[in-house]
Amino acid sequence: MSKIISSAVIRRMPRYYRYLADLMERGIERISSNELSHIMNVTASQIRQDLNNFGGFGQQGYGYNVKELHAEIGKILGLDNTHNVIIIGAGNLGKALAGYVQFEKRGFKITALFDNDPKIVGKSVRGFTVQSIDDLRDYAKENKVDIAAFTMPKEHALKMAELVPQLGIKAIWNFANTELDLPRDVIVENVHLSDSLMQLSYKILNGE
Amino acid sequence: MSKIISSAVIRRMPRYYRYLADLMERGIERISSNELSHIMNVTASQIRQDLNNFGGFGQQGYGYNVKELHAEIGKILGLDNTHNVIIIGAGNLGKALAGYVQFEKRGFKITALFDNDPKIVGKSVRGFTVQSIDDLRDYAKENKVDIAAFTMPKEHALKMAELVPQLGIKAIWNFANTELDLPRDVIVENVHLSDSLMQLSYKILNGE
DNA sequence: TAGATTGTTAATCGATTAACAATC
DNA sequence: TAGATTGTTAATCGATTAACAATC
Repeated sequence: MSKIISSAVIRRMPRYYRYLADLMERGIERISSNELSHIMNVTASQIRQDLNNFGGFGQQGYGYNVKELHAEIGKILGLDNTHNVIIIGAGNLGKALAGYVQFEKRGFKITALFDNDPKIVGKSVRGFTVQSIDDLRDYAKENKVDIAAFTMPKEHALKMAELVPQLGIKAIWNFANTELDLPRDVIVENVHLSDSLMQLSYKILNGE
Repeated sequence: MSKIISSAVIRRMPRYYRYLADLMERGIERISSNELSHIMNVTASQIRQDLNNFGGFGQQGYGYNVKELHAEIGKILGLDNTHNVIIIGAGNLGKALAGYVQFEKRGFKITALFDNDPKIVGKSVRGFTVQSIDDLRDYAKENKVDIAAFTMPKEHALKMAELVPQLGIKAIWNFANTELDLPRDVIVENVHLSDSLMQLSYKILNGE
């Protein structure tokens, strides 16, 4: 029913959310698309077009209420829902994710960490006892898991991409340096750090 | 002189690079844009257009030599240069970056870690002794630094965004959850993990 | 040579920007 | 009310896809 929103628009929404949170912190109550466009270095037209994909959040002659718009974008992004997140791979990256207080604030709740290394299993990370990957199947039966973060090496990621969907987990946040072959109803968001680094390298070579 | 390549194209280059590396590993010597398009789930036309921004790397009737094309893309991305990388913020994320062997393979050499926490300074991470942020100025005078990875919290990142350019460091790989206000000749590549997580949340809510 | 596949031009599609009537 | 600023339509710009002549 609802019209499909282009991914270009979706990619910009978290950025709006971030700037609006910043304005809130600074005690700013209202902002026009024109003012915001200067701060964010985009066109006012794009801001209005983007927002009007989801509804008319502004008011003629006034602009947008910062707090209200922030809340609306939060809703659009689904941040009013709670997401239970498990982390598969309790190395430094897994530990780093487990430690982000910010995530919890936005409804992403880390509920368990898993690893396949016997030297790591049983250790405590941020109050969590790292569980064996062999116990994942049972864990998933007894607990609601919304998102699995893949913070393990490529080879294990490929294996886990087979197992995890079978356990009813429908979303993967993938940090492994490979693309995953997944059933169509499983949602994946990739964070390819080495891609990012290569893009930086290109920019250095060619000057932005 | 050289025509400006759109960022959409640049974003795709590391992905090509990744797939070509994979094909090489599997011992595949040649590939047509059509075959590659099936593997990568893009159009053959786009592949040819993208590559021809940089030159004609293929051969009519034959396709592309995998190894050759891989090397060419590496050159385009500047991976044949060595980049000295320092990490500012030796928390879990900083440690995780310091530990990626892959980066070194592509010419990104971690050369030092810095932190402002006296409890962390002096500790050893992957063979590096974590240095005090107070020593960064001297370090930068005596050593070539191509990239500074920002793996510290937002507030420190804002402060460092002032200092780092003064030290002659021209590129920042930013993981802090904020945008940095930098001189125009300083190049920045942002990795906003929380943006990525919000996009995943949106996809979960709206089904891809 | 005949077949395959590129490099490149032309056509289409989608995203961004501009403009302005509606309205607070 | 007059001024400001949105929501939305129309115009432009750029990116993607299609088509095909060139050529290995």
